[in-house]
Amino acid sequence: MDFEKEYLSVKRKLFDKYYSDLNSKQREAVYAVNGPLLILAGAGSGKTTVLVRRIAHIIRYGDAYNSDIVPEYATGKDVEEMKKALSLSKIELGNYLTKFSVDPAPAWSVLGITFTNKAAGEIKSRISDIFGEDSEEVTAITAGTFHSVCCRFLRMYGEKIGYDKNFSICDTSDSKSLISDCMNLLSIDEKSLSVKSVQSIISRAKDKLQTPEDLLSEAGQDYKIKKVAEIYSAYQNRLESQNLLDFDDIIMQTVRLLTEHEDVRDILQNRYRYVSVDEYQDTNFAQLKLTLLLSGKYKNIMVVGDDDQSIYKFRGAVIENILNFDKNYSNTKIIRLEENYRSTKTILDAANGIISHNKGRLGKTLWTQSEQGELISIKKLPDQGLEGRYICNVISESIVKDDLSFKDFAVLYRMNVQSRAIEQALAKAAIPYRVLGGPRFFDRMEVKDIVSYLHVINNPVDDIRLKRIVNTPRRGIGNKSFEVASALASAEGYSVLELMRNAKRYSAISPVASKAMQDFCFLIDALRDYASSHTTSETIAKVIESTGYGDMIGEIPEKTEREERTSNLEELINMAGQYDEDAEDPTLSEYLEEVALVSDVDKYDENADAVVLMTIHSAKGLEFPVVFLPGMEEGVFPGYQTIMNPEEIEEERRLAYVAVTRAKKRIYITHVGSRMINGKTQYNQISCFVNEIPAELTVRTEEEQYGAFTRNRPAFISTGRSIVNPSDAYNPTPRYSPFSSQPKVKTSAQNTEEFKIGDNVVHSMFGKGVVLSSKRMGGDVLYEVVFEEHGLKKLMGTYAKLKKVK
DNA sequence: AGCTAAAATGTTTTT
DNA sequence: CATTTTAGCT
Repeated sequence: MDFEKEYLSVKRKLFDKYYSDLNSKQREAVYAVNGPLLILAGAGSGKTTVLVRRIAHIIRYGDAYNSDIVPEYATGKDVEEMKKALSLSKIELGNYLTKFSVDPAPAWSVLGITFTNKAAGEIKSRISDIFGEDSEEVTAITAGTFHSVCCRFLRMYGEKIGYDKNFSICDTSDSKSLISDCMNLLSIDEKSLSVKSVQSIISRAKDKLQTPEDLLSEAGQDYKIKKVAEIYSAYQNRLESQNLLDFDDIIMQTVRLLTEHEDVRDILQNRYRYVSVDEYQDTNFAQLKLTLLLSGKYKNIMVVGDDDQSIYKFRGAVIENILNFDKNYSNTKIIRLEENYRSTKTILDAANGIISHNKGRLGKTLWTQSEQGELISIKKLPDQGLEGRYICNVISESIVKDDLSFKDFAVLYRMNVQSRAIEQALAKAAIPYRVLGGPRFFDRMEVKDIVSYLHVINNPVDDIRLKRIVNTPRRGIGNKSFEVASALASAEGYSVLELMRNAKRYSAISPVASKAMQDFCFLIDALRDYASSHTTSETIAKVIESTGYGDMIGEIPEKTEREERTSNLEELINMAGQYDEDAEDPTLSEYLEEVALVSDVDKYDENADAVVLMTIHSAKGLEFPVVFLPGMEEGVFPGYQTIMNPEEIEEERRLAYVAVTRAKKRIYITHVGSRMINGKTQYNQISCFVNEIPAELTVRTEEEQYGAFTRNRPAFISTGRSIVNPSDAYNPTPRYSPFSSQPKVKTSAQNTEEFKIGDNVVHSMFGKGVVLSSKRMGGDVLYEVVFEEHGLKKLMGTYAKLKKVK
C-alpha cells in the first residue's frame, strides 16, 4: 500500500478515535475548520458540544485532519507507532495528536458569540476542561453575547465615534423615560402615540441599522412614522450627548464603528481568524452585518441554528439570516445534525407532530435511538389554582416514586404572569422552587436608585440617572427646580450636573435650591473620589450611607417593606463584593455593564435542588427530565393577539416546539376551564398545538377523574383561590435575586422521625396539624396532614419539617 | 414641595 | 389584579 495514503488514513483514524463520542456528522463539523460553515442543528442534537469541541480543535490541531501533508522525515516506523497509538487513553491520544497539528490558531484569534452569557461561560469552562483551568487558552478566547462582545469593542475603540470610555448602558425603562421626555419636548401627545409603540418602532429601526433620516425617508406619507422619526432623532441626540447607549445601540454603533473606521475593522478582522455564532436563527440584520464585518477577512465563520426554533421575531430577528446564509458566503459547507440525544421517541414525535404544521421550513427529520418512553399527559383542570396544586401533587408523588429530585422539574409557561398561581401552590406544598425572569433584582426601586448613583458617579453627564436620584432622598431639589436647571443646561450646552454646580449664577434658580444643588454636587464629587480608591462594594455601602438613602429606608414605617428593602440593599453590597472578587480587573464601569447585560438565566444554577419556573423563551437551550406546560389554551398559548395572524401563529408554534423539545423524559400538559388574567376571567379552549400532537402519544384526563385532592376538603376548596399569607409563604429565595444564596433545600435529612395516624404534629410553616394517613414510598414516607389553618397537605417525611407534639 | 388616595390602564416573549 | 399615573390636599 502507498505509504503516504496509509499515513494519512491512520492519522484520520486517530482523530476519529479521539472524537469517537461524537457522531459522524458532528465530527465532520469539528473538522471543517476553514471556510464558511452552516450547521443546521435540530433540538437536542448536541450543537453546543460541537461548537465547543470545534473551537478546542482549532486551537489545538488547526487544520490537521484535512491536511494531506506528510512530513518528509516520516517512515514506516512512524505509521507503526501511530497504529499503536490507537489504543491510547483519551487524554494520551489527545496529547499525541498535537504532533500532527497544522497551523493551530492562537486562542486570542477565536471569537465565539452565543445567545446567553451562560452559554459563553459554558464554552469557557469546557475549554478549561481540555486545557486546564485559567490556562492561557481559556483567558485569551473571546466568548460572549453579541451585546457583551460589542461592549468590549466599544470600550476599546468607541472614542472614534464619539463615545467616552465610561459610557453607560440604559435599559428598556430608562430609554422609555427618555423617549417620553423627548415627546414632551416636541409636544407630541402620548395618548395619540404611545411611548411603547414609539420605542418599539425605534428599536426595530435600529435592528435594521436605520438612522432617523433613513426612517424618515422610508416613512413616505405615513404621518405616524414621520413623527416617530422626529422623536428618534431627538432621542438619539440626547443619548449621544449623555454618553449613553441603549441595547440596540450596542450593536448598531459597533457596526458603525467597523464600517466607518477601516483601521479598527482591520485590527479586528486580522485578530479574529475564527468566528462562531450560535442561535443564528435569532439574529437581526445588524447582527448579520456585524458577523459579515468581523469575518470579512478570513471568512472562517461557523453559524449554528435551527429555523424551527426561531422565536425572537418580535425583537427584530430575521429567519432569512440563516436560510440565506450561503448567499452571503460562497462555498458554504452545510452540515445537518439530525440525531437527537435528549428526548424519548414519544416526545420527539410529539414535537415533530406540532412543527410539521408550519409551512416554509427548511425541513429536517429529527430521529433518535432512544426508547419510546412515556406517553404525554394532557390534563384539564377547573382553574389555575388547581392547576398549580396538580403540578405540586405530581412533583411530590414522582419524587418518591421515581427517585427524582426537585431540580429535575421545570415549569415552562408563555407569560411571566402565569408563574404567580404556580408559585403560590409550590409555596403551600413546601416544594423548593426558583423563578427566573420576570421582575428582576436590578429593577427593584431601591436597587435601581443606588445603581443610578453609581452611574452618575461613573458618567457625570448621565442626566437620566441624575434625574432619578437628584431628589431621592429628599434634599429640596424638586421637579420644578430640576426642570429649570435642565432647560438652562441644554440652552448653555452644559450637562445638568455641571450647571447645578454653578447654580447660584442663575437667577432663575432660587437661592435655597441652588444651595441644595451645590451641596449635591459636592456629595457626588466626594463619592467619585471615594470610588477611585475603593472597591465597588465599599463604594455602594458608602453611597447608601452618605446620601442618606439608608436612613430613608430605615424610616419606612411598615416592617415588612422596610426589612425587604434593607435586605435588598445588603444583597446588592454582597453581590458587588462577589464581583470584586471574581473580576480580573474590577472597575465601576465594568460592574455597571455587567449589571445591565447579565440576565436571570445566566445565573441559573442547575445544581440547586429546586423546581425551576421560567418562560419558554428563557428555557431555550436548556433541558429537563420532566417538563410541565401549564396554560396550554387558545388565547394564552397561542396568545390571543396572534390568533388572527398566520405568520404569528407559526412563530407561536415554533415556541411550542421549543417547549416540548426541552423535555428529556416526561411532559405534563395542563389547561384550565377558567383562567383569571388581569382581573378578567377567561374561558379558553384547549390550545390547537395540543391537538397537533398525534393522539396515540397522549393520555388525556379530566379533573373529575382526579379526585385525590378534592376529597375530604370542601372547606379548603370553597375559598376558591389559594391564599398565601406573605409572611408564611415559603419562598426559598427572593424571586428578584438571581444571585442570592441557593434555595434552602438542604432540610434536615436526619429528621426522619416516623409518625402514626392521629399524631399531633407541628410544621414550621403550616403550624399545628393531625396526621391523617401515611404511605411508604420508596425510601420515604408520604403523609397526609390536616393543618388547623391550612387544611390538608401531602408532605414528604424527609422534606417536611414535621415535629411531634403531645 | 411633597404626600395620600383615587383613578386609570395595561394583555406576550428579552438583551 | 397590580402597577402606575393623576388629582387634590396640606
